[in-house]
Amino acid sequence: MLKQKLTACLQQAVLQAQERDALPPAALPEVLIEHSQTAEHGDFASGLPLKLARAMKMSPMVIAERISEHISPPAEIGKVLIASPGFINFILSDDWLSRQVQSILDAGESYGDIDLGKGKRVQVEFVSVNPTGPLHVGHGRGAVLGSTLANVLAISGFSVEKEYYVNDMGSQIDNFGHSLYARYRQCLGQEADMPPGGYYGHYMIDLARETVEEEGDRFLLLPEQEAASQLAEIGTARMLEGIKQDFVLLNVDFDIWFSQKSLCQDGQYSKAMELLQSGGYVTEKEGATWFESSSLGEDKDNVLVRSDGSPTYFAFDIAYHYDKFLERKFDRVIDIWGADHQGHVPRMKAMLKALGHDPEQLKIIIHQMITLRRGQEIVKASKRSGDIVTLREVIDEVGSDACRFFFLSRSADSQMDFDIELAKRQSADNPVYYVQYAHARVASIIRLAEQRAIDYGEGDVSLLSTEPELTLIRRLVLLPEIVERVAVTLEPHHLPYYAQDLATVFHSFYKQCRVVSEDKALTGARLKLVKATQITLAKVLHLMGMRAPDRM
RNA sequence: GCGCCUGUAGCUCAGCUGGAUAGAGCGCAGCCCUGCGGAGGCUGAGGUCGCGGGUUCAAAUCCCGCCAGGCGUACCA
Repeated sequence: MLKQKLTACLQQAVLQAQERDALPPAALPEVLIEHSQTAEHGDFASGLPLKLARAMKMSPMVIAERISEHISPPAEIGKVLIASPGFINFILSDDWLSRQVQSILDAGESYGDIDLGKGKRVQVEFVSVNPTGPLHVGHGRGAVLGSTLANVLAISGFSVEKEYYVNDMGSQIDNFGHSLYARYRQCLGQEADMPPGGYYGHYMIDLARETVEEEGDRFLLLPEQEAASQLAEIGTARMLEGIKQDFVLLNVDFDIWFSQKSLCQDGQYSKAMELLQSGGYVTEKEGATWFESSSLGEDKDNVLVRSDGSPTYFAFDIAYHYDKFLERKFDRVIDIWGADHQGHVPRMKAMLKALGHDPEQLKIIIHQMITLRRGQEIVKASKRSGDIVTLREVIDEVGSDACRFFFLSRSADSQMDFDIELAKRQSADNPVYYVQYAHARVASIIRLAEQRAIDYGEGDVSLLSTEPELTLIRRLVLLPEIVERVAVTLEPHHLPYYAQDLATVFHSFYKQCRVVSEDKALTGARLKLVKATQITLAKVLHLMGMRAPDRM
């Protein structure tokens, strides 16, 4: 990429200046190139002379001057300037910029694709909520993060698989089954107590009623344990169905729905446990079986098998990750969790070491919680309490695109306030419409050109030379860099910011530059620019899992 | 108590490996419709970057301490 070229170019210039005694000998610090903050500082900047000043015992401005005298910039650069107190600024050449428009058109939908992953296999596992209730907004955040990340990694040269881990067994499923059984009996007019810590959400009552409608009262004839077990199966299937519908609405899809039960049936559980055993990481104490994670740097050990003989969730998680790394052999695994699971990270890393894998291959992204509000009133979003705001409700109210854009707009690290009232009220002014509107405008210009049968295939991009045109191109050429940044940092929140910035620059261009005009040559050139804008805008929107509408 | 995350404009948030006058959206005060979509453009007001030290030519950014908020700290998942 260009930044690397400039780094090399600066290093070369310093060495050459030193050979010719224009600069004293001194070790070269890391050469950093960054985007200039304002247009007057050019496109790229380096503060290298400031870093060299001390070692060279010269003023940064003089150093900057000497370096610039010995510099031979790459073809993309039109001008090299020095600025006080000691910066070297690079300005892209107009000619190179305008030619990029043609490159974007030639690349078409593949514009922005980069070759970072070299075909490495990466798995993104996200949401993976127990199928014991509907998804709430927090889960939506994970879903949007995960699917967007997967989109970006896929165009960055990785082979990506998206997975949802279904907890279809264990104590919470039992609890769910007994809760449903109680509601089921109540629905049939019987007295029944909810189990302690049961699922009190109103949806359970609905679920019980539906079950009665579809299955009748046949579960009353079974022993409670058996009835609860069967109801759990029916109920979780139903919940999972609802979750899948939410994902359809939110434009999220998974390649694999991985069943926890299958870890027992297919042997991964026993294989993983044997592996830990043979590694000497397993001990018995207090009647339970423990994973000695403290020997791997964690501050405490963790239970694998309870004293009643049942394996913990953690034991299954080990088996699951055993499967990911040792059976399916992913090069890299990304798990996306809500902040309430953040305490599990150390033991996951410890477990990976015990399985003989580099913990670095597992990246766990923790996203902070969403505080729900209706105006001033805080709404507690807990699946086990009665009062929940479901993801479905929010999608219905503000729409999938706005929902996705909003969730993506904050870095995963920061907790966010979601005011449902505000989201509804502002929906017409939501930034998502601003970006989509830019795309619709672009589309309408192209429609007009088609109606007038204007063929701009031979448009001469070198005619693009005014400030609004070049500013727009400068934004367009940023896309690959944004993609790379998201793929490397795994922080998709840069996408909506870029999209908004691009839309702003386009709207401004649109205001200042008439595209379809009497001037045929200029019309051809500008139509190419508009088309390139459409390609870029559509690409970012699609990466975010949003629509790129031609009309609104 | 300990661990993770956060504290930047009235509100919601960006700020890339430390860099040149700290940015955006919303809100607020104005201005702009003889042409391609006004769901738009332009201008302005608004900031002790939680507080206090330190490192550096240079700190919102790195280090230490403190304050405030969220989450976690299960033989739940």
